[in-house]
Amino acid sequence: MVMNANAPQRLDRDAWLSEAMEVLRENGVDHVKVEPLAKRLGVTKGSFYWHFKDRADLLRALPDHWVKSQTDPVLAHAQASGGSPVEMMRAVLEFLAREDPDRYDNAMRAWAQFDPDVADAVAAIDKRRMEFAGSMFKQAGLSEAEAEFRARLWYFYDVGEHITGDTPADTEERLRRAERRLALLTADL
Amino acid sequence: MVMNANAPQRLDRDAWLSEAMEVLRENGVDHVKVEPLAKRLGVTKGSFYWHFKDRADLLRALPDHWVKSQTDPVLAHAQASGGSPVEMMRAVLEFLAREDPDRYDNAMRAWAQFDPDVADAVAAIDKRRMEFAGSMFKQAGLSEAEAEFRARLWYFYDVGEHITGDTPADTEERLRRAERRLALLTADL
DNA sequence: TCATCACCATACGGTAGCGTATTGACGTCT
DNA sequence: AGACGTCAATACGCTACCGTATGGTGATGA
Repeated sequence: MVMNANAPQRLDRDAWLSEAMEVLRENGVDHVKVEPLAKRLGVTKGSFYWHFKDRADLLRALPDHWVKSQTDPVLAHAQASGGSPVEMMRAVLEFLAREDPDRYDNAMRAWAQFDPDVADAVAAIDKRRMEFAGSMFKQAGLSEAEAEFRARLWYFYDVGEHITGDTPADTEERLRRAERRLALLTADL
Repeated sequence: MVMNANAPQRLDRDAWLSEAMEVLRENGVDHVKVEPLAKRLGVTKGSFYWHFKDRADLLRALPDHWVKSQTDPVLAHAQASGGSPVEMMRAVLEFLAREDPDRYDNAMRAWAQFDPDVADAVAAIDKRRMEFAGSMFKQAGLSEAEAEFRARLWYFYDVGEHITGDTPADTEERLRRAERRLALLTADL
Protein backbone atom coordinates (compact mmCIF):
# COMPACT_ATOMS: atom_id res chain seq x y z
CA MET A 1 0.00 0.00 0.00
CA VAL A 2 1.38 3.32 -1.05
CA MET A 3 1.24 6.38 1.18
CA ASN A 4 -1.62 8.80 0.92
CA ALA A 5 -0.25 11.65 -1.19
CA ASN A 6 -2.51 14.48 -0.09
CA ALA A 7 -2.42 14.00 3.65
CA PRO A 8 1.17 14.93 4.31
CA GLN A 9 1.52 13.75 7.85
CA ARG A 10 5.09 13.05 6.94
CA LEU A 11 7.30 15.82 5.72
CA ASP A 12 10.78 16.09 4.39
CA ARG A 13 13.32 18.89 4.60
CA ASP A 14 12.08 20.40 1.37
CA ALA A 15 8.52 20.74 2.59
CA TRP A 16 9.79 22.82 5.48
CA LEU A 17 11.97 24.89 3.19
CA SER A 18 9.12 25.60 0.80
CA GLU A 19 6.78 26.64 3.55
CA ALA A 20 9.52 28.79 5.05
CA MET A 21 9.91 30.50 1.68
CA GLU A 22 6.22 31.31 1.68
CA VAL A 23 6.37 32.87 5.10
CA LEU A 24 9.50 34.71 4.07
CA ARG A 25 7.67 36.14 1.09
CA GLU A 26 4.57 37.07 3.04
CA ASN A 27 6.12 38.48 6.18
CA GLY A 28 9.90 38.53 6.06
CA VAL A 29 12.60 36.45 7.74
CA ASP A 30 11.82 37.46 11.24
CA HIS A 31 8.51 35.74 10.92
CA VAL A 32 9.87 32.39 9.91
CA LYS A 33 9.80 30.83 13.32
CA VAL A 34 9.66 27.18 14.00
CA GLU A 35 6.49 26.81 16.00
CA PRO A 36 4.28 28.95 13.75
CA LEU A 37 5.76 27.15 10.78
CA ALA A 38 4.88 23.81 12.33
CA LYS A 39 1.33 25.02 12.88
CA ARG A 40 1.04 26.01 9.21
CA LEU A 41 2.23 22.57 8.20
CA GLY A 42 -0.15 20.86 10.56
CA VAL A 43 2.54 19.19 12.62
CA THR A 44 4.43 20.03 15.78
CA LYS A 45 7.99 21.18 16.11
CA GLY A 46 9.01 17.64 17.00
CA SER A 47 9.15 17.21 13.26
CA PHE A 48 11.19 20.32 12.69
CA TYR A 49 14.00 19.30 14.97
CA TRP A 50 14.23 16.01 13.18
CA HIS A 51 15.01 17.71 9.87
CA PHE A 52 16.99 20.69 11.16
CA LYS A 53 19.52 21.21 13.87
CA ASP A 54 17.92 24.48 14.87
CA ARG A 55 16.33 27.60 13.43
CA ALA A 56 19.65 28.94 12.17
CA ASP A 57 20.08 25.75 10.20
CA LEU A 58 16.82 26.44 8.39
CA LEU A 59 17.71 30.05 7.70
CA ARG A 60 21.10 29.11 6.34
CA ALA A 61 19.49 26.69 3.93
CA LEU A 62 16.98 29.18 2.56
CA PRO A 63 19.16 31.33 0.28
CA ASP A 64 20.54 28.21 -1.32
CA HIS A 65 17.06 26.88 -1.86
CA TRP A 66 16.19 30.16 -3.54
CA VAL A 67 19.30 30.27 -5.72
CA LYS A 68 18.62 26.75 -6.95
CA SER A 69 15.13 27.80 -7.99
CA GLN A 70 16.73 30.41 -10.24
CA THR A 71 17.97 27.96 -12.86
CA ASP A 72 17.07 30.43 -15.48
CA PRO A 73 14.53 29.31 -17.93
CA VAL A 74 15.08 32.90 -18.96
CA LEU A 75 18.52 32.45 -20.42
CA ALA A 76 17.55 29.18 -22.06
CA HIS A 77 14.61 30.88 -23.68
CA ALA A 78 16.80 33.70 -24.91
CA GLN A 79 19.42 31.39 -26.36
CA ALA A 80 16.71 29.35 -28.03
CA SER A 81 15.27 32.42 -29.68
CA GLY A 82 18.57 32.80 -31.50
CA GLY A 83 18.93 35.85 -33.64
CA SER A 84 20.83 39.04 -33.04
CA PRO A 85 21.73 40.27 -29.60
CA VAL A 86 18.95 42.80 -29.75
CA GLU A 87 16.52 40.04 -30.67
CA MET A 88 17.71 37.97 -27.72
CA MET A 89 17.27 40.91 -25.40
CA ARG A 90 13.79 41.40 -26.70
CA ALA A 91 13.10 37.74 -26.04
CA VAL A 92 14.24 38.11 -22.44
CA LEU A 93 12.18 41.22 -21.86
CA GLU A 94 9.08 39.66 -23.32
CA PHE A 95 9.59 36.54 -21.30
CA LEU A 96 9.89 38.56 -18.13
CA ALA A 97 6.93 40.76 -19.02
CA ARG A 98 4.73 37.69 -19.45
CA GLU A 99 5.98 35.80 -16.44
CA ASP A 100 4.78 36.38 -13.04
CA PRO A 101 7.91 38.18 -11.79
CA ASP A 102 9.84 36.05 -9.33
CA ARG A 103 7.74 36.16 -6.23
CA TYR A 104 10.61 35.68 -3.85
CA ASP A 105 13.03 38.28 -5.17
CA ASN A 106 11.71 41.18 -3.13
CA ALA A 107 11.68 39.21 0.08
CA MET A 108 15.23 38.03 -0.49
CA ARG A 109 16.34 41.58 -1.19
CA ALA A 110 14.65 42.83 1.94
CA TRP A 111 16.39 40.13 3.93
CA ALA A 112 19.69 40.89 2.23
CA GLN A 113 19.61 44.41 3.63
CA PHE A 114 20.33 43.03 7.08
CA ASP A 115 22.24 39.81 6.50
CA PRO A 116 25.59 39.82 4.75
CA ASP A 117 25.40 36.14 3.80
CA VAL A 118 22.08 36.64 2.11
CA ALA A 119 23.42 39.79 0.51
CA ASP A 120 26.17 37.68 -1.03
CA ALA A 121 23.70 35.20 -2.43
CA VAL A 122 21.57 37.93 -3.95
CA ALA A 123 24.61 39.74 -5.29
CA ALA A 124 25.70 36.58 -7.05
CA ILE A 125 22.36 36.34 -8.83
CA ASP A 126 22.46 40.02 -9.71
CA LYS A 127 25.93 39.59 -11.12
CA ARG A 128 24.88 36.66 -13.28
CA ARG A 129 21.90 38.48 -14.73
CA MET A 130 23.79 41.67 -15.32
CA GLU A 131 26.64 39.87 -17.00
CA PHE A 132 24.18 38.31 -19.40
CA ALA A 133 22.87 41.73 -20.32
CA GLY A 134 26.42 43.03 -20.63
CA SER A 135 27.39 40.24 -22.99
CA MET A 136 24.43 41.07 -25.21
CA PHE A 137 25.47 44.69 -25.48
CA LYS A 138 29.03 43.68 -26.20
CA GLN A 139 27.95 41.32 -28.92
CA ALA A 140 26.01 44.19 -30.35
CA GLY A 141 29.28 46.02 -30.76
CA LEU A 142 29.65 48.18 -27.68
CA SER A 143 32.87 48.61 -25.76
CA GLU A 144 33.32 46.77 -22.49
CA ALA A 145 32.69 49.92 -20.43
CA GLU A 146 29.68 51.05 -22.43
CA ALA A 147 28.19 47.56 -22.37
CA GLU A 148 28.52 47.38 -18.61
CA PHE A 149 26.97 50.77 -18.24
CA ARG A 150 23.94 49.87 -20.28
CA ALA A 151 23.63 46.54 -18.53
CA ARG A 152 23.34 48.39 -15.25
CA LEU A 153 20.73 50.72 -16.66
CA TRP A 154 18.86 47.75 -18.06
CA TYR A 155 19.00 45.65 -14.94
CA PHE A 156 18.61 48.20 -12.19
CA TYR A 157 15.49 49.40 -13.88
CA ASP A 158 14.05 45.95 -13.43
CA VAL A 159 15.08 45.79 -9.81
CA GLY A 160 13.74 49.25 -9.09
CA GLU A 161 10.43 48.62 -10.77
CA HIS A 162 9.89 45.42 -8.83
CA ILE A 163 10.98 46.64 -5.42
CA THR A 164 8.84 49.74 -5.65
CA GLY A 165 5.89 47.59 -6.60
CA ASP A 166 5.38 49.65 -9.71
CA THR A 167 5.05 46.69 -12.06
CA PRO A 168 1.78 47.12 -13.95
CA ALA A 169 -0.79 44.42 -13.44
CA ASP A 170 -1.62 44.51 -17.14
CA THR A 171 0.60 42.30 -19.29
CA GLU A 172 0.17 44.50 -22.35
CA GLU A 173 1.40 47.53 -20.45
CA ARG A 174 4.40 45.57 -19.24
CA LEU A 175 5.16 44.63 -22.83
CA ARG A 176 4.90 48.23 -24.00
CA ARG A 177 7.26 49.36 -21.29
CA ALA A 178 9.71 46.62 -22.16
CA GLU A 179 9.67 47.52 -25.83
CA ARG A 180 10.28 51.15 -25.06
CA ARG A 181 13.14 50.39 -22.72
CA LEU A 182 14.77 48.23 -25.34
CA ALA A 183 14.32 50.90 -27.97
CA LEU A 184 16.03 53.56 -25.91
CA LEU A 185 18.89 51.32 -24.82
CA THR A 186 19.60 50.09 -28.31
CA ALA A 187 18.76 53.22 -30.29
CA ASP A 188 22.24 53.38 -31.79
CA LEU A 189 22.78 49.69 -32.43
CA MET B 1 21.29 76.23 35.66
CA VAL B 2 20.76 74.68 32.27
CA MET B 3 20.57 70.95 31.71
CA ASN B 4 23.66 69.00 30.93
CA ALA B 5 23.50 68.47 27.19
CA ASN B 6 25.59 65.34 26.79
CA ALA B 7 24.20 63.26 29.60
CA PRO B 8 20.72 62.63 28.22
CA GLN B 9 19.12 61.11 31.23
CA ARG B 10 15.97 62.74 30.01
CA LEU B 11 14.66 61.97 26.59
CA ASP B 12 11.86 63.19 24.41
CA ARG B 13 9.77 61.43 21.80
CA ASP B 14 12.19 62.41 19.08
CA ALA B 15 15.15 60.80 20.78
CA TRP B 16 13.27 57.51 20.78
CA LEU B 17 12.27 57.94 17.17
CA SER B 18 15.81 58.66 16.07
CA GLU B 19 17.23 55.70 17.90
CA ALA B 20 14.47 53.54 16.48
CA MET B 21 15.43 54.71 12.99
CA GLU B 22 18.99 53.59 13.65
CA VAL B 23 17.93 50.15 14.71
CA LEU B 24 15.59 50.01 11.76
CA ARG B 25 18.47 50.80 9.45
CA GLU B 26 20.84 48.34 11.07
CA ASN B 27 18.54 45.38 11.60
CA GLY B 28 15.06 45.98 10.25
CA VAL B 29 11.71 46.67 11.89
CA ASP B 30 11.40 43.43 13.70
CA HIS B 31 14.37 44.39 15.77
CA VAL B 32 13.00 47.66 16.99
CA LYS B 33 11.72 46.41 20.30
CA VAL B 34 11.15 48.52 23.31
CA GLU B 35 13.39 46.94 25.88
CA PRO B 36 16.49 46.65 23.67
CA LEU B 37 15.87 50.20 22.52
CA ALA B 38 15.72 51.38 26.11
CA LYS B 39 19.02 49.65 26.80
CA ARG B 40 20.63 51.42 23.84
CA LEU B 41 19.42 54.74 25.19
CA GLY B 42 20.60 53.99 28.67
CA VAL B 43 17.19 54.13 30.26
CA THR B 44 14.47 51.63 31.11
CA LYS B 45 11.21 51.08 29.35
CA GLY B 46 9.50 53.13 32.01
CA SER B 47 10.58 56.05 29.87
CA PHE B 48 9.25 54.52 26.68
CA TYR B 49 5.73 54.08 27.96
CA TRP B 50 5.71 57.69 29.01
CA HIS B 51 6.28 58.88 25.45
CA PHE B 52 4.41 56.16 23.58
CA LYS B 53 1.22 54.26 24.12
CA ASP B 54 2.79 51.02 23.03
CA ARG B 55 5.17 49.57 20.46
CA ALA B 56 2.65 49.95 17.64
CA ASP B 57 2.49 53.66 18.44
CA LEU B 58 6.22 53.94 17.87
CA LEU B 59 6.09 51.98 14.63
CA ARG B 60 3.24 54.08 13.29
CA ALA B 61 5.23 57.23 13.96
CA LEU B 62 8.36 56.06 12.18
CA PRO B 63 7.35 56.42 8.52
CA ASP B 64 6.18 59.94 9.20
CA HIS B 65 9.44 60.76 10.91
CA TRP B 66 11.23 59.47 7.85
CA VAL B 67 9.06 61.36 5.38
CA LYS B 68 9.64 64.60 7.25
CA SER B 69 13.37 64.09 7.01
CA GLN B 70 12.95 64.04 3.23
CA THR B 71 12.30 67.75 2.89
CA ASP B 72 14.36 67.74 -0.18
CA PRO B 73 17.38 69.90 -0.12
CA VAL B 74 17.70 68.12 -3.46
CA LEU B 75 14.90 69.94 -5.20
CA ALA B 76 15.91 73.25 -3.66
CA HIS B 77 19.42 72.78 -4.90
CA ALA B 78 18.18 71.95 -8.36
CA GLN B 79 15.88 74.94 -8.55
CA ALA B 80 18.68 77.17 -7.29
CA SER B 81 21.00 75.94 -10.00
CA GLY B 82 18.56 77.43 -12.50
CA GLY B 83 19.39 76.81 -16.10
CA SER B 84 17.84 74.42 -18.59
CA PRO B 85 16.03 71.27 -17.53
CA VAL B 86 19.04 69.22 -18.48
CA GLU B 87 21.21 71.45 -16.32
CA MET B 88 18.84 71.02 -13.42
CA MET B 89 18.89 67.27 -13.82
CA ARG B 90 22.64 67.34 -13.85
CA ALA B 91 22.54 69.35 -10.64
CA VAL B 92 20.34 66.74 -9.00
CA LEU B 93 22.50 63.86 -10.12
CA GLU B 94 25.65 65.54 -8.93
CA PHE B 95 24.08 66.39 -5.64
CA LEU B 96 23.02 62.80 -5.14
CA ALA B 97 26.40 61.47 -6.24
CA ARG B 98 28.16 63.61 -3.66
CA GLU B 99 25.74 63.03 -0.84
CA ASP B 100 25.82 60.07 1.28
CA PRO B 101 22.76 58.38 -0.25
CA ASP B 102 19.85 58.43 2.17
CA ARG B 103 20.80 55.91 4.73
CA TYR B 104 17.28 54.98 5.66
CA ASP B 105 15.80 54.41 2.22
CA ASN B 106 16.76 50.78 1.94
CA ALA B 107 15.46 49.92 5.38
CA MET B 108 12.16 51.65 4.67
CA ARG B 109 11.86 49.79 1.39
CA ALA B 110 12.58 46.50 3.09
CA TRP B 111 9.92 47.26 5.65
CA ALA B 112 7.49 48.38 2.97
CA GLN B 113 7.59 44.92 1.43
CA PHE B 114 5.59 43.59 4.36
CA ASP B 115 3.56 46.52 5.60
CA PRO B 116 0.99 48.23 3.38
CA ASP B 117 0.99 51.46 5.39
CA VAL B 118 4.72 51.79 5.05
CA ALA B 119 4.43 50.88 1.41
CA ASP B 120 2.08 53.83 0.98
CA ALA B 121 4.51 56.21 2.62
CA VAL B 122 7.37 55.04 0.45
CA ALA B 123 5.23 55.11 -2.67
CA ALA B 124 4.36 58.73 -1.96
CA ILE B 125 8.03 59.66 -1.82
CA ASP B 126 8.73 57.69 -4.97
CA LYS B 127 5.91 59.48 -6.71
CA ARG B 128 7.20 62.89 -5.72
CA ARG B 129 10.71 62.19 -6.91
CA MET B 130 9.58 60.63 -10.12
CA GLU B 131 7.23 63.49 -10.89
CA PHE B 132 10.08 65.89 -10.50
CA ALA B 133 12.11 63.95 -13.05
CA GLY B 134 9.08 63.76 -15.31
CA SER B 135 8.56 67.50 -15.20
CA MET B 136 12.18 68.04 -16.21
CA PHE B 137 11.81 65.84 -19.24
CA LYS B 138 8.58 67.55 -20.17
CA GLN B 139 10.16 70.96 -19.89
CA ALA B 140 12.85 69.67 -22.18
CA GLY B 141 10.18 69.13 -24.78
CA LEU B 142 9.13 65.51 -24.46
CA SER B 143 5.57 64.31 -24.61
CA GLU B 144 3.80 63.38 -21.42
CA ALA B 145 4.14 59.66 -22.08
CA GLU B 146 7.77 59.83 -23.14
CA ALA B 147 8.64 62.03 -20.17
CA GLU B 148 7.06 59.58 -17.76
CA PHE B 149 8.86 56.72 -19.37
CA ARG B 150 12.24 58.37 -19.04
CA ALA B 151 11.48 59.44 -15.50
CA ARG B 152 10.93 55.79 -14.62
CA LEU B 153 14.13 54.75 -16.28
CA TRP B 154 15.94 57.54 -14.48
CA TYR B 155 14.48 56.90 -11.08
CA PHE B 156 14.29 53.13 -10.98
CA TYR B 157 17.95 53.01 -11.86
CA ASP B 158 18.65 54.92 -8.67
CA VAL B 159 16.45 52.66 -6.62
CA GLY B 160 17.97 49.53 -8.12
CA GLU B 161 21.52 50.68 -7.65
CA HIS B 162 20.92 51.50 -4.01
CA ILE B 163 18.96 48.44 -3.06
CA THR B 164 21.46 46.08 -4.66
CA GLY B 165 24.23 47.85 -2.78
CA ASP B 166 26.03 48.49 -6.02
CA THR B 167 26.69 52.18 -5.35
CA PRO B 168 30.44 52.73 -5.78
CA ALA B 169 32.29 53.93 -2.70
CA ASP B 170 34.28 56.32 -4.84
CA THR B 171 32.62 59.67 -5.41
CA GLU B 172 34.34 60.20 -8.75
CA GLU B 173 33.01 56.93 -10.05
CA ARG B 174 29.53 57.89 -8.92
CA LEU B 175 29.85 61.15 -10.80
CA ARG B 176 31.01 59.41 -13.96
CA ARG B 177 28.06 57.06 -13.81
CA ALA B 178 25.68 59.93 -13.26
CA GLU B 179 27.07 61.85 -16.20
CA ARG B 180 26.74 58.85 -18.43
CA ARG B 181 23.21 58.15 -17.38
CA LEU B 182 22.23 61.73 -18.06
CA ALA B 183 23.91 61.63 -21.45
CA LEU B 184 22.01 58.56 -22.57
CA LEU B 185 18.67 59.76 -21.26
CA THR B 186 19.00 63.18 -22.86
CA ALA B 187 20.88 62.22 -26.01
CA ASP B 188 18.15 63.65 -28.25
CA LEU B 189 17.35 66.77 -26.27
C1' DT C 1 10.07 76.03 50.56
C1' DC C 2 7.33 72.98 48.82
C1' DA C 3 4.11 71.39 45.40
C1' DT C 4 3.84 70.04 40.85
C1' DC C 5 5.20 68.34 36.56
C1' DA C 6 7.78 65.62 33.57
C1' DC C 7 10.20 61.81 33.19
C1' DC C 8 12.39 57.38 34.81
C1' DA C 9 13.03 52.91 37.70
C1' DT C 10 11.31 48.75 39.53
C1' DA C 11 8.53 44.93 40.03
C1' DC C 12 5.09 42.07 38.27
C1' DG C 13 2.33 38.80 35.42
C1' DG C 14 1.65 37.18 30.90
C1' DT C 15 2.80 35.22 26.13
C1' DA C 16 5.66 33.53 22.30
C1' DG C 17 9.17 31.13 20.89
C1' DC C 18 13.61 28.21 21.42
C1' DG C 19 15.71 23.83 22.10
C1' DT C 20 15.93 19.14 24.58
C1' DA C 21 14.44 14.71 26.14
C1' DT C 22 11.47 11.17 25.89
C1' DT C 23 7.99 8.46 24.13
C1' DG C 24 4.79 6.96 20.35
C1' DA C 25 3.22 5.52 15.69
C1' DC C 26 3.91 3.56 11.45
C1' DG C 27 6.20 1.45 7.54
C1' DT C 28 9.80 -1.81 5.91
C1' DC C 29 12.88 -5.48 5.91
C1' DT C 30 14.08 -10.10 7.54
C1' DA D 1 6.27 -11.71 14.05
C1' DG D 2 9.71 -8.86 15.50
C1' DA D 3 13.29 -5.45 15.04
C1' DC D 4 14.70 -1.31 13.09
C1' DG D 5 14.47 3.18 11.01
C1' DT D 6 11.98 7.40 10.26
C1' DC D 7 9.34 10.87 11.60
C1' DA D 8 5.95 13.17 14.93
C1' DA D 9 3.80 14.32 19.60
C1' DT D 10 4.29 15.83 24.21
C1' DA D 11 6.12 17.88 28.10
C1' DC D 12 9.54 20.62 30.14
C1' DG D 13 12.62 24.61 31.39
C1' DC D 14 14.35 28.83 29.75
C1' DT D 15 14.73 33.55 27.76
C1' DA D 16 13.10 37.69 25.54
C1' DC D 17 9.61 40.85 25.27
C1' DC D 18 5.22 43.12 26.13
C1' DG D 19 2.35 46.11 28.86
C1' DT D 20 0.73 47.78 33.60
C1' DA D 21 1.01 49.63 38.16
C1' DT D 22 3.20 52.17 41.26
C1' DG D 23 6.65 54.68 43.35
C1' DG D 24 10.91 57.83 42.93
C1' DT D 25 13.58 61.98 41.50
C1' DG D 26 15.08 66.30 40.12
C1' DA D 27 14.02 70.81 38.07
C1' DT D 28 10.84 74.67 38.11
C1' DG D 29 7.54 78.12 39.40
C1' DA D 30 4.36 79.94 43.01
